Amino acid sequence: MTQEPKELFKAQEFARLAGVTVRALHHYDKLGLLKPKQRSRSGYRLYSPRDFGRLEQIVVLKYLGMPLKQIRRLLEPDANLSQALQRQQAVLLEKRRQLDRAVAAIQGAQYSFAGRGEPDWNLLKYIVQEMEMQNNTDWTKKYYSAEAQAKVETRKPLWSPELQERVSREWATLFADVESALGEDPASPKAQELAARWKKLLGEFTGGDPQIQQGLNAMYADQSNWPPATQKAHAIKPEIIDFITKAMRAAR
Amino acid sequence: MTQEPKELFKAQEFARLAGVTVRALHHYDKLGLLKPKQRSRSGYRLYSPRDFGRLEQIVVLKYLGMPLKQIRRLLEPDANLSQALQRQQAVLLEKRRQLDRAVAAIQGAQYSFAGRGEPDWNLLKYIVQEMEMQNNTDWTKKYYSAEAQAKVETRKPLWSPELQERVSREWATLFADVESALGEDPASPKAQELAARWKKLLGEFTGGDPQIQQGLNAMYADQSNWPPATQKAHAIKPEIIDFITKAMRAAR
DNA sequence: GTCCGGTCTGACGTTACGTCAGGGTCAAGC
DNA sequence: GCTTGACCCTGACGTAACGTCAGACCGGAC
Repeated sequence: MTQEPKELFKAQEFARLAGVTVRALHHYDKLGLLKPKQRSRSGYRLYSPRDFGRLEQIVVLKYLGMPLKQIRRLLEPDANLSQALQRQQAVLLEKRRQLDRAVAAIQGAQYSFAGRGEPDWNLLKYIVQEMEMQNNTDWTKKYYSAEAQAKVETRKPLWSPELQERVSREWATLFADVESALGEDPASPKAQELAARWKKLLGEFTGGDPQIQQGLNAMYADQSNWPPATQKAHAIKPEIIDFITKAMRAAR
Repeated sequence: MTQEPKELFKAQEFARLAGVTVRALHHYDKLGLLKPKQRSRSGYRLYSPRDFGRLEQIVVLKYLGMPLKQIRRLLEPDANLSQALQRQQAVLLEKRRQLDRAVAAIQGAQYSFAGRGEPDWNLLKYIVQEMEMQNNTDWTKKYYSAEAQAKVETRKPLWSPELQERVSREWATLFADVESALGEDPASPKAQELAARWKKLLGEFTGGDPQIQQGLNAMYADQSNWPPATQKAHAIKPEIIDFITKAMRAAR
């Protein structure tokens, strides 16, 4: 008899030890990611402590959000873990940026009003479009130097609760101010000042200076195209966004 | 003739207008999420401006990370948008917390050494396990008051580049210090001080005070169970973690 | 012998489409 | 009238990481 390892575990026990499910073990087995050391005569999976070490690695890498395919490659003897971790981190950071944008959009729409009543569909749509544009305008990142990139990364403020409340209040007052200035000339200094405040505030949660999409005001102005659910959730008048858009265009 | 809307769009044009793919339109159609106003005799989908409004909503809600099923419910006339947004935000924030933990784990393992050489598997595993435990120990959140929760939320520091560098340096010196103290009694004041530093540093990126898992040192100590890939990526000696674990246990 | 808990192997369900495959449609040019 | 190229249609399979049955076998206890 060759010297057998001290212990072998059946599926359930083994799974509990590592904090995964039996089904996951089946899955990893089928993928060739983790095959049990042996099978019993009746076909039961029997895992060794060495298998446990491998499973632990899988669990850790999975925690870092890596896909199983990549994990399999990383568990090969000649894999470059350091590089993989670095890349994975970049992936995670990008995902987080996207999450931040979504969170900020909701924040903006939800708490922009002092009353904290209904979120505003128009504003939500507007913010999301701004962010998508900013996203697409990220050729800056691709074409500018690494240093510029680093600066961009650093500048990101990441909504603190304090910032959030402050911005929330500022939105509320800004809306009120714009509403009372609706009759003004969009090119007037007063309108320009409002537009500047708007732009600045938008920058607070888009994380960069926003580019204003030109053709949207028509969409916002014509409510007839809105499906019913949208029409209910309206606290901000389209005129407000319309006015601001015009004012910004006037500033060229 | 009844008054027809001014325009009808075929799939591609319509898709381009809204920034989605034709295939997505097919998908939404099949799901009943967005059915074109009409079909041509030959079966072509013909979308109206009103459909465009609906599609815009879909795109916005999708940007916020909502699943299509929920979006469909939200587009019904009696939906509660505000509530849905609030819930969605909670979902996003939770996801972001998870991302943060993963990022921090990589940071910790990757940059813990001054040399920035290889990441350390042991430390990585350790950190991840800490975080999982902290995750499971989140009954605090469930059972404590909302105010306590808010404080927890607020406290989160969110790795700034500066913090990251500082922590990175502190890890490096801490490892060196522990290594030179390996012969000491884990209960000695010196060891205790090291353990305290360790605990504090761990807290920096786990975002809370860590709970030390008792049964791990055996695992860390016995390298024979580690699969080959792991053994390469080792800069930190298991003795270091072993020592710290003992010191912390000695502190009871 | 039987019962209960554990294990096995398929196989379908999930999410939001991407990607063919096979086959009509439409307007333009010859 | 015919071809051509751009577009449209409807399946149907693939993706990631398992969850969730379903049907059948195994192993120890009573």
